[in-house]
Amino acid sequence: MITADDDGASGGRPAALLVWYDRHRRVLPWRPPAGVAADPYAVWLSEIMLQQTTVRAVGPYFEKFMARWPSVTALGQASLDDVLRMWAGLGYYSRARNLHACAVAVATQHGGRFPDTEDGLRALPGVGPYTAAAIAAIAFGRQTMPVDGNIERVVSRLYAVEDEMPKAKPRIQELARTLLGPSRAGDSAQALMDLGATICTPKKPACALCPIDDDCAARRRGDAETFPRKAPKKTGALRRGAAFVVIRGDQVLLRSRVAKGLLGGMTEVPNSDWLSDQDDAAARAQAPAVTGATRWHRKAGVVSHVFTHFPLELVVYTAQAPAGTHAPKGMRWEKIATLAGEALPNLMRKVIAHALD
DNA sequence: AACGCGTGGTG
DNA sequence: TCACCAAGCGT
Repeated sequence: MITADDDGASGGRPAALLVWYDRHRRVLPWRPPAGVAADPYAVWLSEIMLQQTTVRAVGPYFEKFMARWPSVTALGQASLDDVLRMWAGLGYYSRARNLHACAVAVATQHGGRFPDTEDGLRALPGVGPYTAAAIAAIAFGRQTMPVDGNIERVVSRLYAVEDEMPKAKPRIQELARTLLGPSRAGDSAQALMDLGATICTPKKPACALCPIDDDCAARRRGDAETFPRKAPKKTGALRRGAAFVVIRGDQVLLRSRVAKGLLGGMTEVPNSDWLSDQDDAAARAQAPAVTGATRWHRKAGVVSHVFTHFPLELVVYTAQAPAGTHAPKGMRWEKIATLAGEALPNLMRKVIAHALD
């Protein structure tokens, strides 16, 4: 058996990273104790959830999913709606749709076992170059180095890569691979990720605590924080719209969004288009026709929300509908008391909370 | 090859 | 405050 100490005796940055990792590795819900084999299902589930999402946000979702669906086969037997309900609030909902599709594929086409090669994993829905390499290395010990945002940052600093992202990606991938030791590929990758998350942070990196600071070109230059080089990104224009909350006794009127695109497949209250140049009258004119509902009342204030590519402000209207009022075509009544379990994105939770306030 | 795609934390 | 960003992927 090769241990970190053995690697350390041979010297080099890969070994130094593993020595550091064995002492400082984070304890995470999806990470087994040191030396214990990882469960491919747990690795895959966590990697999908962690895409562009913080460890803190993922924690409770990972625990919920593992408790309800302990295996990929169990998850593959769940309905997409149930998966979306459990995913609600975590964002990037195409991940949930692909997660379900992937579980079905693994259960039905691979006998409930994940492919153990990078290429095999890469073919699964929602599994791209990073995730395929991460699962291959962490769950199956394959000699490959996944490159995520953390590792991009660590490597771009270590070598002071001047090229701007994403042009620098191939070079960084190449350099990252040199940090793989002769064994423990998964730990090598996780060491770099932990280093990026705790020491080599985007702002104010703690270089004094870094196990490889002597090797770091950016550290020597004193401008580690300026890596990786990136072009400034443009912020989207504010969009405006209206949301309509119809109350019938202890229920509220809901509908489902189309399966693809923004908040695809998720549940919402009826609402208008969201346009950058739309006045209140135009938005209000898109209220649903609910037979028997009394007049709309505009709630004071607005609900503000920020998506990746644009900020949004919604005006909220409420109306009361008499008992027995029929839901318009494609809509349904749901009890307010059980909304917590619905596939409502946080934007819609804000809207409903504002309406009931 | 850019762009669309959520949400919450941070300096 | 607000721009940035977090274990990216699909198109």
